[in-house]
Amino acid sequence: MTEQKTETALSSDPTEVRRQKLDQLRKTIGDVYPAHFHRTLTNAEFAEKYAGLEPDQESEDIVTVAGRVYSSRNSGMFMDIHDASGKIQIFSHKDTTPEEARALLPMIDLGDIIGVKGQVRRTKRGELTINAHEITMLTKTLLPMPEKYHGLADIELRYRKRHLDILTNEDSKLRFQQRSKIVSGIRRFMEGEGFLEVETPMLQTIYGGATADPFKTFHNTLKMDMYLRIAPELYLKRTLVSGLSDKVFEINRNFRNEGVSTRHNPEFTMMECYWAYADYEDIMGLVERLFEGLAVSIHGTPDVTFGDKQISFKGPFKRVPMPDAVKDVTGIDFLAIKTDEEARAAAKAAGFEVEKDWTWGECLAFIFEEKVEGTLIQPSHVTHFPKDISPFAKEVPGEPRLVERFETYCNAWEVGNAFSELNDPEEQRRRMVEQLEQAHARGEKDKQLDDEFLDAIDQGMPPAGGLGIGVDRLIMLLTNAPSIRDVILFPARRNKAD
RNA sequence: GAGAGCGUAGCUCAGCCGGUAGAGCAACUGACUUUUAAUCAGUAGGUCAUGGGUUCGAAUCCCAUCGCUCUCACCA
Repeated sequence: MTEQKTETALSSDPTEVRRQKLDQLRKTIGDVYPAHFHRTLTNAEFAEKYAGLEPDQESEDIVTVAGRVYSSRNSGMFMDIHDASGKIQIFSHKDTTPEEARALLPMIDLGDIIGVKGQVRRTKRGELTINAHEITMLTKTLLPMPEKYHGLADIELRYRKRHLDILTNEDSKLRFQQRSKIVSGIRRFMEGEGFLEVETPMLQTIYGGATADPFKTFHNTLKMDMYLRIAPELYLKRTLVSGLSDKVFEINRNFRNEGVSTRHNPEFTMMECYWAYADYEDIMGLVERLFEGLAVSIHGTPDVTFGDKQISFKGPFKRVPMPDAVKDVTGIDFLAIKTDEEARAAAKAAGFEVEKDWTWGECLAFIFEEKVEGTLIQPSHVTHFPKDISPFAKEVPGEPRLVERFETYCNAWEVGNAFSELNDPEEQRRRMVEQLEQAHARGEKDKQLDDEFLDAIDQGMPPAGGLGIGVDRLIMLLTNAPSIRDVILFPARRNKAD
């Protein structure tokens, strides 16, 4: 005997057998990917509409639904089909389903997308079900579904083949639905506060507004280097100068050519806003209203579980000046230290390794990051940052080494950064030139002074509070996601040939 | 960039003090037919990430490469 297959025998290779079934279907029913099919309700609408149907009861109603086949029992007599909203059980029995429809059953594989028209009932066991009268093949699949019980567990495949992850992992699906809800919630909140959404360049000729390595590209027709933005800050401030609105915001991607980690993706979503005639304390209130409102909208309460921690987004958040926080933890009173040299000596005496050229402010910020940041689990505003590391913030009156800046920390992560925005044109120019010199000293030779921005500030920017929110991290906190890759649909990966 | 760990069937995982590859799900053939991770019997499916090395013999030990994960560094 040869190993040749007979006419009817199908291959046991899962993808090959699907191709064979597809060929057979093309011969018997024609169009396997029909363009027109309309359901009368979604699976969730179906479940809601017939929630009152008692077990072992039938409805007179005939409905049309559609979905992907997730489960098949008793040789296809029972099938579960899922659409994005939920699942429905389909029943095909010789007493209720015409021969023509049942003939399709052997051709249906797990993962195929079908449409079903039939009568509504609830089974004796309480499962809402449709007695199929017509079954329509809407999409024949060529690849098998991942294992039905465990779903797709391989972390690499979950990121590379996100469609399979969401198709089989309910928690992943929910998380991305929540992401969408959070982003639109931010937008609604900001609009409700009177902010106008604007869009500023992501492709920039001069990058600025933050300290980070950019992605560099080239515009062929203009014949010039361009950069993907590391921050929208300078353009949003130019918008504020314009008087288009006293309150502007933008939700969009920033790109930073730096390390990748569970909290860093090279492209990430930032919400940045500027509020004229407000200051950084007004912004603190804005952050608190935003965070608390989002937590409540997702969880129904400001109290959120993250891993083994309980986090309360109930405002107002704890507020602590950075020098006080450092003093509390290490005993070092930076406000009493006068010079950079003394600051380095004090840090060294406390066991910190400091660089020779560090300033007072750099020492303070370093010790804060080493000793305090990790303790900030509950949402907290850390205020009074050193001026040397804050080129866009106004001085604290009477304390020229500190600025009106705060960062909001939660679960030891920076999730927000805000200032009373510097609008003194001469001071702004001085600080940006200083930053530029430092950048060049570090070998960052692409960094340029943004004269168009400075020119706009010369025109007069109203006093304003500004804020940046790391949207992905906020979503992680609100959806209990341990990695930023769990909240970004298609996180950055190395290329890999399949 | 550094360190640690992982990579076995389409999917979820065993096997790893060296002796030539296993289960469940999915698939196929059939049985059964009001099931709920349906059940029962049978069949097929693997260059054990890739390339070298040690050995009579390597999924297993060693080296390199690729990919991933975690930690650290970088990231105001």
